Amino acid sequence: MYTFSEENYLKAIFHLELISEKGVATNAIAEKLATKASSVTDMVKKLSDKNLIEYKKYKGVTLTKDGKKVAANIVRKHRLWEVFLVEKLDFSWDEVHEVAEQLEHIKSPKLVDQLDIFLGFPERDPHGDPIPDKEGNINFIEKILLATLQKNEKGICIGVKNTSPSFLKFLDKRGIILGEEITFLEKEEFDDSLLIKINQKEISISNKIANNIYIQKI
Amino acid sequence: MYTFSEENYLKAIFHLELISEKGVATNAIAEKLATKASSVTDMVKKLSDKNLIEYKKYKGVTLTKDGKKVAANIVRKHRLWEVFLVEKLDFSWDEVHEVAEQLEHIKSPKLVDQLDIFLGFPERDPHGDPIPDKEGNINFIEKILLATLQKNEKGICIGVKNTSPSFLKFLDKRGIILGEEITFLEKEEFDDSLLIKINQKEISISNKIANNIYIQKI
DNA sequence: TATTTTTTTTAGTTAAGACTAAAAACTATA
DNA sequence: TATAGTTTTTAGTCTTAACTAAAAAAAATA
Repeated sequence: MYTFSEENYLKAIFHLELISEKGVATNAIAEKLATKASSVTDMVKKLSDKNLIEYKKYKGVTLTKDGKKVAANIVRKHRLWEVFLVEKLDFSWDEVHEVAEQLEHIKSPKLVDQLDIFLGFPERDPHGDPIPDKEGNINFIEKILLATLQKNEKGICIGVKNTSPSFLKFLDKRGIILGEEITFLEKEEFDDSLLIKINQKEISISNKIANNIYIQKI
Repeated sequence: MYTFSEENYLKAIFHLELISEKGVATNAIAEKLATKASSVTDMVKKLSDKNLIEYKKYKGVTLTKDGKKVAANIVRKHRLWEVFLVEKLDFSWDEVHEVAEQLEHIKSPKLVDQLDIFLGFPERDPHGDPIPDKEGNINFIEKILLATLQKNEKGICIGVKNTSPSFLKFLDKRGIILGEEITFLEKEEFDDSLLIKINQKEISISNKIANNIYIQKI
């Protein structure tokens, strides 16, 4: 079994690997975990000794098969707990992350399996992110930013890029909900804001907002 | 907020205070937490500095009002999670303790409140132990050992003294379930074993078993 | 009461995981 | 390619929470 800290490092590397093709840089990990590069170097050696990551000095790190499995399992737990909090305990989607950060470290395979059953095998968390299966496989689906839609194209709102509580609260207020169909109607040239239709209503959103909402084209 | 370790000490002292009228001894805490007396002395100083316990050298410790509140809240979380595991995730009562030991340290007042609501404000955990309320008050009820019942007396099975998985599994196997009515029929003088009636069936249990089952007389 | 035994505390280590400051290695630019 | 700038690593500290061994205090017994 792994420590709280080891698990957080593995998870951070897991997320960073998805966006950086080559090895994950020490500094990138440090920034993600709000720690210092020197601390990262220490931990990275430790994880390498345990064959959870591939590490060559100055070359960044990549997860091994084992490391990937451990990390995916933590992400799986995190997202399942988020679903639980929203669906069963009436949390809103901007409140769940912090608590899930703690719950993801609970060690009990049976707990995860039973939670999965209890929740009805959800495929996505409340922010639209896919939940890895027991083997750590993730079912990625093609997603694009709302801002890149062309006039009169439609899509389903399937996730958010920025997951900060303030942004999520803002979306709630504007009625932008996961799973809803969005139609791109008009772009205002002056400020690049967008006119969209969602849930029968036409609303205007800024370009910045549109660059933080993921859409699956339909 | 308190560390994992601090919380475990407070919880241990809380439980020990219930059975020892005077201050809780260093050695008793050490035994409960499977650690050494010297480690306990260290931590006890720390908790005393934080005004969670009253500590005078060589005199044992007692929880302060604050310490009691923190400890009761951990016990509350532990027992609520046990109910959750049994009622919602199909755990058996001998499997829940280990997982609840982890879950009790999750920090989120909202989580506890919502869990309590979700579970329908349970008053007891799966072993029959009372769940403290938000303020840390515990609703103790008079309980006696099954072994102390007199011939033809009846009682409700409300808890167990020994909570080891093997004992709990044994009870399951013999059909001894919390909340069932038990009638004491006969005592076998030869080995002090008891003949009891539970759920329409007459079964014989050893004196040792009868000394580990709590009854509420009716 | 004096002595022995038990309990508790003190003093000094250890390991994990963080830190700072300085050195070393890579990368980019003149 | 030499140099400047950035990134990463090393070396040495710190804190938390454990440990062992020895000293001190309290309790038990002769």
